[in-house]
Amino acid sequence: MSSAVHEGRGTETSRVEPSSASILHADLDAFYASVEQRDNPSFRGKPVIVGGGVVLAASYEAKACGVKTAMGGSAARRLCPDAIVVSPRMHAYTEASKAVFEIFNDTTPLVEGISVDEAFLDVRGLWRIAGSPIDIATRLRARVKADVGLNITVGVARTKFLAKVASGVGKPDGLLVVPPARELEFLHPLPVQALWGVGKVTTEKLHRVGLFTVGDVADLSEERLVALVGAAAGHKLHSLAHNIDRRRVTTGKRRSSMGSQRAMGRRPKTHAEIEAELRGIVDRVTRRLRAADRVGRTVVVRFRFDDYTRATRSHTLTEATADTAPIMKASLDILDAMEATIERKGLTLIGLSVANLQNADAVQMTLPFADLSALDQAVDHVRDKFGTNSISRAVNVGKDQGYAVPMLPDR
DNA sequence: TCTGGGGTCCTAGGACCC
DNA sequence: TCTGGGGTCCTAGGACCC
Repeated sequence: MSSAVHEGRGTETSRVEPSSASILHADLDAFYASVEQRDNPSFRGKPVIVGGGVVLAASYEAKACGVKTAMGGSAARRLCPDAIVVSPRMHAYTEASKAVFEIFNDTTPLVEGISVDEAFLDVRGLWRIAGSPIDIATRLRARVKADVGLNITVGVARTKFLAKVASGVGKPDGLLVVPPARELEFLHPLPVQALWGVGKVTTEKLHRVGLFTVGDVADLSEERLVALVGAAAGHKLHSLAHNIDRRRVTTGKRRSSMGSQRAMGRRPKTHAEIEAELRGIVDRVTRRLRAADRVGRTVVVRFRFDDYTRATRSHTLTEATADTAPIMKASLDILDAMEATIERKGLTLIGLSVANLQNADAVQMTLPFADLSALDQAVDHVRDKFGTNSISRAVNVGKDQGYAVPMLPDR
């Protein structure tokens, strides 16, 4: 158990205070690898790597040898020859994730999932029924351990950003609280990479102008920061470095794209093989769309070549769909148009993602100008499909296209 | 170190509309 | 015939996150 900046009980005040540290960031430790160690007692205490070609997750024993997530598999084996390497068992991880999220949702109604293994929980307003955020976090950790058999680290702070940083610092198997009075003391000595959105490229940019800590970034004017990394990133970095983060914990967000991809190795492939792979991917994605009751308008096909350069090509349909046929056609058209490039450079990965997702019940039809008289047909279509006549405002979608008519069933 | 699979958000240019 | 500003959408690419 790692130490906490502050781990007292109820030392703040017993009232609900807007300024109190009441956002939790809960993050499972080395998630995939921990599930493997949980399910295989012989793996416990040993270095475990999940994933072959690339490291998806490494146990803390493997991390101790220098193995990192996203590292090439051969490099990882060189660093850690004794490591147990296992193939991912996605189903097991999904199950574990569900079980943990049930505990989250049982803790507070305000849960915002970030990925399979982490979430924000807002526990403001739970003092009376559940105690202080520290009490809640302590119980949450114990429950996850007892019920699911996994270690989880929790950061507690006044803002999302600080809570997230705190859980990172508190790993593994820790609880770390940032008291409101000591936020800058905690934040400013951290390296710039601790800022959300600062990866490899931005780190280098910042280092080049002599900025190494969050405090250094805070000393820079917003104008200079914007000039350095662009408008959006500049404003964001400025805010975070000055400890301004007004984002709320929000529930009920839906994803805006859904996709699948497949790495195919360097061996030469025929056009037929590539096409078969893409057809399979289109099938998978459209199936998942339908299962989730979602439809999308933009078809994005992703390519990666032998030299590891990448390209994407997209096509936006006039109407959102989850049907296989139109998405298949758009995908295959894109593949055909890329044929020459694929011949020349060699393909190592192909993927599809459907973006601009909407809920399936928000259907939209596009009527060409010439067919506007066919509005009656559109009404029939809606009535057949949804048993409603409700058609909302028609939108002109372009000179050559006509009007998009969103038809919303009144449910 | 030669490389997975799932995502998000931002930028910038061009087309188009008013 | 020449000309402006504001806005949205589409496309391609890049950075980043887990």
